[in-house]
Amino acid sequence: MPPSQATISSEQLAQIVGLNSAQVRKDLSYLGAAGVRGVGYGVAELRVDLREALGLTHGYGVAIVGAGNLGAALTNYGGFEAWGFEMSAIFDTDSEKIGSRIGDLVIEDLNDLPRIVEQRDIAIGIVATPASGAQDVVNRFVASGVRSILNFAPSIVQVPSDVVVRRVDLSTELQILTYHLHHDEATG
Amino acid sequence: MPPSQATISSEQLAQIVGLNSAQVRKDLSYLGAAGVRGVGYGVAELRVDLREALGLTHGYGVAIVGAGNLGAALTNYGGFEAWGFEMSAIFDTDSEKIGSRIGDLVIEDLNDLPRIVEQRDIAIGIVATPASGAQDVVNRFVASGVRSILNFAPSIVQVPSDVVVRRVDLSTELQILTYHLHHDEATG
DNA sequence: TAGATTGTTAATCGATTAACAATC
DNA sequence: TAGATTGTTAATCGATTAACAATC
Repeated sequence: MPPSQATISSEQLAQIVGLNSAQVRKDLSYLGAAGVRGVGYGVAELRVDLREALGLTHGYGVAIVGAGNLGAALTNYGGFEAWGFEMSAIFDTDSEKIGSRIGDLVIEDLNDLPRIVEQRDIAIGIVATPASGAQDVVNRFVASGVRSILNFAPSIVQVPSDVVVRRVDLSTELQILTYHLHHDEATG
Repeated sequence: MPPSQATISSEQLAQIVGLNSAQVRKDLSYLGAAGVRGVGYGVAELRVDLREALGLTHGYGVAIVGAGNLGAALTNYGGFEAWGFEMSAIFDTDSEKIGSRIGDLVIEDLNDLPRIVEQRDIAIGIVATPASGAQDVVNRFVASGVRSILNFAPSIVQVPSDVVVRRVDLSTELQILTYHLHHDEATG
């Protein structure tokens, strides 16, 4: 007896992700995933539809500026490829570093950013410099045509309205944790 | 003429943070900040009240496990002190690393975690190891009494219900950026 | 056909905003 | 006192959930 196609219901999905089943159906419906009434969602199709919706099939090129500890950590992080990203370049301004390797990448001169962004079709820029250099790096990314930027530097940067910047703020993450410390102290 | 005490209105605050003035007043009222009708909020008081509410006066001790690039980046990050945190220890299991320095800290043996957590009153643990080691590190933190954990490893960890874990997921950050890439492509 | 589960509409809930009496 | 702005209530808005006809 051949295995029947594996399916999963909105109720089961809701259990797994901790949501209401109506919410699951609404969201899946919104992104065009096709369920079957009385049966559920085909796991294989769902997987394809979700990967498509999340853009995991795209293979966006990513460039990092700043070849310090953080830049090295991001380059060696691995795991990005599974989500459809390709670490394509890392830049620095320090002539001592330029030319040496981090993982598979050779550290390149920040002045070569525009050319390399174009040649390697880089869509996402990561700022891994100290705060003092962040705005300059962002300006260079923007001038090179990069419109999606992830900023690890602890500073707010200005960009045109068609450019998206996300900031990973480590101090904020710690502060959110301390909310719970407060709260637990008060009640415990 | 002595300067009058500096004040700021909820409308001005709303402009700065990009919210509605009613929202600002409600939030400030909730956390007990005292405004003056017809005048506004005293800047000095507000600063004190906010620092208090955010717990910036606490000086929580922070320990990092994992003395790789990421651990080093976090240790050297600076900036944490301004928000009331103190980087108190960094641990690793690699005997080659133990005893050497990163910034002001000496890398210590992970086996000494329980003693050092107690002695230095560490409230927050940071996991900066590969995914494979994350659960073990979290278990050690929990066993040592740490109840607030920030996890940089790309893995989900299990903890008792009285322990709070926040995960900084770099792949997710990149994926959120790609949403805009999709969207812009579709409309532009 | 009977049972199950989707897709979607209507009802509910909560969060944001407008409005205004209190009052400096 | 007149003008300004808070603190809070009521109105609005949007998001979540319940309910159910459609249908496999």
